[in-house]
Amino acid sequence: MNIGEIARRANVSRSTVSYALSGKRSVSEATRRKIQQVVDELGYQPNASARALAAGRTSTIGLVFPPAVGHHYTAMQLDFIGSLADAAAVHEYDVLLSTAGPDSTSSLRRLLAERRVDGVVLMEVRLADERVDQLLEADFPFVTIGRTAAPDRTCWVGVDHGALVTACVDHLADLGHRRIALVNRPERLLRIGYESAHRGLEGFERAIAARGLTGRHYPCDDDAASGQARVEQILHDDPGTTAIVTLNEAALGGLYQGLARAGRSVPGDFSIAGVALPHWAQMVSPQLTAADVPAAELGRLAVDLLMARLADPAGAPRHHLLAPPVSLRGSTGPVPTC
Amino acid sequence: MNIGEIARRANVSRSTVSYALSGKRSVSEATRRKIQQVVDELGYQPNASARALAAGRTSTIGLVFPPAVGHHYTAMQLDFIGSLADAAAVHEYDVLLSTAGPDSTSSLRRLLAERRVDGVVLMEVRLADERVDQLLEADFPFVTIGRTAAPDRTCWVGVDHGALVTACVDHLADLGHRRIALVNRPERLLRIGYESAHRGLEGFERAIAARGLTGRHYPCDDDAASGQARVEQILHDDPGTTAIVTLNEAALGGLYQGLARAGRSVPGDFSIAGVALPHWAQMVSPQLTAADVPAAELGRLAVDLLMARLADPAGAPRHHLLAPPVSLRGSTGPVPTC
DNA sequence: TTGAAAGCGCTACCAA
DNA sequence: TTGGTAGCGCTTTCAA
Repeated sequence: MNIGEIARRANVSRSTVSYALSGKRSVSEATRRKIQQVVDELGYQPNASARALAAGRTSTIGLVFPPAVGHHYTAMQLDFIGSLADAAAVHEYDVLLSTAGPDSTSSLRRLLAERRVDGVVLMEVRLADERVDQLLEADFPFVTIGRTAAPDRTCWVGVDHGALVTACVDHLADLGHRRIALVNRPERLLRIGYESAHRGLEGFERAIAARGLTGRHYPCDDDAASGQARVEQILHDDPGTTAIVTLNEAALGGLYQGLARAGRSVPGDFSIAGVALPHWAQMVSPQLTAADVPAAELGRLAVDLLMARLADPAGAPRHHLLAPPVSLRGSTGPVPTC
Repeated sequence: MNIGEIARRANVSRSTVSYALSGKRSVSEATRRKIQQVVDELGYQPNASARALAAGRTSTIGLVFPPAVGHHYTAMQLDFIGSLADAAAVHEYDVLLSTAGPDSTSSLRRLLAERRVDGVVLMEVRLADERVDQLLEADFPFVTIGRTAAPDRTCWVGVDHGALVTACVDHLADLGHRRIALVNRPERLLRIGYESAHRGLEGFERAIAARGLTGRHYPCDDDAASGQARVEQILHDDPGTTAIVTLNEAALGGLYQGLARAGRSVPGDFSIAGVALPHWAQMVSPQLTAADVPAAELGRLAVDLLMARLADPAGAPRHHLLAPPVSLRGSTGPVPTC
């Protein structure tokens, strides 16, 4: 069934059917109703490929996220993906997944060259990101999740990891903690300029300096065993450490397990705070005091920005920087007095 | 740039370019090389919409997953989605997201009618699922994750939740536990015939009967607070309960917290086992003894089955039922002797 | 081994 | 207010 079939049954031309459905030209109420009736009867929906070819737009946005090489996806990413799909649906857009990592630019290149999507949302951005350069050069509409080193030139939505880590450190300092360790994302991600890891570290150093504290920085692989090993190392390097701030949700269980093994109870002897999905923060016992990452809101905002960009490709780049508050749960307490 | 441009620059016809690229007709080595050179030079990729329209296939598979119930997804779902995208890419297919739940069949109907995808992967299936009926009726190729009540009629890949729960109960029974509670997914999901919750419950009842144990069943909402409340209720209903088996990964943290609050230590006084992603099982302390859900393998197998279906739509439906072993971690131990 | 041309199903322009 | 029709960029049949 196609538009010709509808036109025949409604005794009108194909163009009239097209206009009746799109509303781009006024159609008399009588014919519009007649057409609608036939359409409903047959359950007709315009073929998406034909429509895309003729109209020059696909009504699809590409979601580019890195393949899970070695490391797993994070809970935050899934909530984000779900909310993105929902938000896109509101605008009658679909979402096409692409697992192009920052390394495999060829996959992104294909996505653009084949014109499968009208615009792109780029996850897991780096401070210097080839994919961003590629999109800018191709003059292709896109929004990044996170900021590159030159944030003014592009559209993005992001969480202010620097501010969040600062807030965590301040919270701990207020509780009397003086020697604090930051458990970051893996060394490898820092080396390649992973945005959240870098900005989190900056915020840590800023807060440590501002409050006159002693801070140590520990990259950590994304798994429980590494978290446990890092705790051992932290307590070995400075047994006087009384608190950890973490950006690494995958290692979180390991941190708790390492502390338990070292005989430190949380929050009596030792405090932990971090940045995590609320859902994730509630998995550990005691629940983690954390800045709650608003994954769903990020998805919605990303779609909003991309839609604005598609409507006005020449407009000034817009951004949203979110800094959710720290939710106090059970993992932080006053520094032990002994 | 389009195929005509390539043809002009290579001094051949458009059809020759098409055949040279697809390999569906032999092309002399000389012209093939000439064409390839021009293609490489310009970075030409055929327009996906035009190709889909002409060829009658989109090279895209639809991934239908429900909108976030209670605003979040499970970790298992994300790993699955990622692996699906990767597996599809191997076959040169892209993945289009659709958040059509079992309730909103109209969204699925649109996906099919618009012919945006060649086939569909359906997540979160119910024993009786309208979407399955709809796909069968439309004679549209699809694979479900999980089995309906009539599993022989369709293609599916699934985890044998019944066998996994049975294995957990057997493990606990071997450790001497006699009074065991099952913490299931939410009541609401059971009521609508959610497959994994039902099959898990069946396996539980089977194992309890076979081993002559006392078993109680507790549906539980997908959050920590509900998990904590369920533990209270379990210990209130039967203080002699010494072990829990759970299918509810979101409530897992709450189960631990409830036990701690009740003064039961794991695994000394009380054991927990369950079905979870390895990654997730390692978040709690002690780490959860659990049947490891092979999310990535499920994704790969789903794509394999769908590809087979697309190649031979009339072939007999194939299935894969996975029953991963229970990984012993720290959350189960012998029943307390006092 | 190659080319010409007829679609695929739509949109949107030009006429009426 | 409507109809006719020329594309959109590709695939594939038919002819050479």
